[in-house]
Formats: sequence, C-alpha cells, structure tokens
Amino acid sequence: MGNQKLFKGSLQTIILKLLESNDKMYGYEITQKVKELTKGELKITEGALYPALHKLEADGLLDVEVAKVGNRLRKYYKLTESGSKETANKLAEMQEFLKTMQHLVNPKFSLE
Amino acid sequence: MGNQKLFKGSLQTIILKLLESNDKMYGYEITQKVKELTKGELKITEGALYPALHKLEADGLLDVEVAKVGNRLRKYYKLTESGSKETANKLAEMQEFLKTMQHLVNPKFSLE
DNA sequence: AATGTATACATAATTTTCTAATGCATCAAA
DNA sequence: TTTGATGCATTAGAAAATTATGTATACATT
Repeated sequence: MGNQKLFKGSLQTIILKLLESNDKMYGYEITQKVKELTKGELKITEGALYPALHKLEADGLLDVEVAKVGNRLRKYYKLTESGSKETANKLAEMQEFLKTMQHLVNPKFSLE
Repeated sequence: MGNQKLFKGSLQTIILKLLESNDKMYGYEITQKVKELTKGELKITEGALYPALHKLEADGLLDVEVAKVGNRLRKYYKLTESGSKETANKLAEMQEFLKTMQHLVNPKFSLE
C-alpha cells in the first residue's frame, strides 16, 4: 500500500457515499467499513476522519445522533437532504475524475 | 471543474507517465499537454509543477537538459533509468487506486 | 492482577501538496 | 505599444492529510 497519498482529497466523497448506502454510521464503523471494502488498501486515520465528519456536519451535510451502547458513546451520522444532493454531485465529480485519470495514465484502455 | 482537489497526490505520477510517452518535455509543455489531454479539466499550476519537477530531479528520477530556443530558455526533462522503474511502480499503484476507488464509489460497475 | 487488543471519541503538531499571487524575461501580433 | 502567449521560478497561504497523543470502556489472555 504505497498509494495512500492518491486518496488525498477523496475522503469527503467516500464518507458521503458510505452514508448514502448505509443510512447511518458512526466514525469507527466508517474506518472499519472502508478497510474492509478496500481490502486494507485504504486505512482512514482518526486525525483525518473526525475533522472531516465535523466539517461535513458544520456544512449542514450531515446530522448527528448520539447513542449510548452499554457504557460507550457513539455518534451516528446521517445525510441531511442537502447532504444527499451534495453526495450526488461529488459522486459525479469522482466518476469524471476517474475517467479522466484513466484516460491520462492509460489512453489505450480508456473507460470511454 | 470543481474536482481539482481530487488530483491531489497524483501529479508526480502524471508527470512521469507523460515523460514515459514523450521521451522529453519541458515544463510549460507539460502544463499544455495535460490541459489538452484532460480537455481543460486539470490545469497544472506553476507553483505545483516546478517544485514537483525539481523534487523528481533531486530524487534521481529525472535528468535535465537545458536548451536555448531563440533567446528563450527551456529545460527539458527526461526519465532516468531509475525514473523508468519508478514510473512503472507508480502507474501500477495508480491502476490499483483507480480500481479500488471505482469499487468504493460504484460497486456495481467495478472495473474488475 | 496485569497486559494487550479492540472499540470509540477527540485534538495538536507537523508535513505534504496544492492554489493564488507575484516576478522576470522573450516574442508575436494587433 | 501593449496585449497575450511562452517560459522559467518563488513565496505566502490554505487544505487536507499523517503522526502522535489523550481519554475511556470492554474483553480476552497470561
């Protein structure tokens, strides 16, 4: 996994996409889900995750719901209406980016 | 083009790939080529390009050859042997990244 | 009883990597 | 003659990450 840095800039999109698929998730769950989905290729650190979640919340894209599980604290995040729209935008941008990059690094096998 | 930030972290790979395809190029040429290949979606700024080129050179991946065209100065960059190997590595990492990301944001239409 | 690992939140210092702004200089065309 | 393109480069600042650290609960192993 030497390519962690390629994921730079895509964290918000990844979080939003997961919340679109899973309705509501809490921070730790997100890190585990990403690790699982990427077969360990992407490991989201707390220092990246929590500031990102807080920013998305501050921007009105996520709502928080605190839950107590046993004696443990969990903060469930879910998309707001505005968050759903923004998710669609970001996913479209991501597709565009992936297509462009594919074309750049491997013109012969472009997706288009 | 709201997705410039997604390209964060991929500049080195892009430069190396271009030099693999084009033998030798100079800075300004690279910016124009990228703009052309991405249909304007990615615009490499000088503040990103030159430090990147200088770093690749310092790392021994690129050789420089200064040329005078008219009264103008040009610095042609080309891959060293070590640079060619690193290009292969970076391109493989990029493919892996693209596949992973495609799978993450659009599991149904994975590349694999 | 102690130790390690997993769960769960969070922040702070630092680094990486970019954008935006600026600077210098050549050259062609209007 | 001045505007836009070509060509190099640096600097200030912002964004987004990594690394390190901190707090605390829960569970399994030694």
